[in-house]
Amino acid sequence: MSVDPTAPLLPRDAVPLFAALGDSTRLSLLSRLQDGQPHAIVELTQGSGLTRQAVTKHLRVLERARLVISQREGRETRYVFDATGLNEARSYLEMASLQWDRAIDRLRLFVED
Amino acid sequence: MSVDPTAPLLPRDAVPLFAALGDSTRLSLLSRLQDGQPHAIVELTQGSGLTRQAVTKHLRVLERARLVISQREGRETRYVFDATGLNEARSYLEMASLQWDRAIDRLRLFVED
DNA sequence: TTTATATGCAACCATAAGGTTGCATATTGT
DNA sequence: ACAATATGCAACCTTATGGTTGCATATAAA
Repeated sequence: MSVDPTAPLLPRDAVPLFAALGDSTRLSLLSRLQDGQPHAIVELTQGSGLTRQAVTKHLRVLERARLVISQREGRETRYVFDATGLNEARSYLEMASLQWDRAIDRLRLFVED
Repeated sequence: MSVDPTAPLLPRDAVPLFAALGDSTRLSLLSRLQDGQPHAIVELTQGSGLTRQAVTKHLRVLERARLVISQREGRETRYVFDATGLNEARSYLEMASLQWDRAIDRLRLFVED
């Protein structure tokens, strides 16, 4: 009953992933987490122009999309970048791109008759 | 005043792109357009379980994200897949992935002292 | 043991998003 | 000319979504 890590991402799972990426606040949170270091919520709130609770909500959206991981450390919750979601999104788009290339090839063959 | 086609996608432009991909209806519309053929709105409405107007709105979102192109042909509007948006999204994620790899390398070096 | 920090939870708000219905209009088919 | 198609536009509805404030609670610092 485990999940095949090499299985292609279903459109159904891609939706929340792309939706998570489709927000400027979350995109900038992700870029701040790209250093690979754990960041506490208060820290991520700094300079965001938002309240801590708003940032918390965004981080949870990112976590459900497997773009970040949260870990409680004492009184603070640290968030770390997680490449899982990023790789899933990448492979989904690569698949789409391949399909597109094949479609183009078929069209070309069809025209060349 | 023209746009450099090789310029990296700004996060600002990536947001509407990912947001466009973050909806199941639009994702399935895109897959139907992957055959490279122009499809009229009525046709795309078939089997969507939605009204023509709803589908029209989705198609316009996709068009603003440069994922499809519309062309009026007589009394019907045909939509065709456009790889521009797809490639922009791909390159954005590839960039992010590269940055992540570099961050990991730095962390590894730091740890190995 | 106070006091200050860092969060979680819940209620609430305004606006954006996804959908629908109704009506007008330009093309195509009879 | 007349009927049938394929759309566009606009108004309206409902529900997410992005944000906020207020309050309770656990942990760290004085």
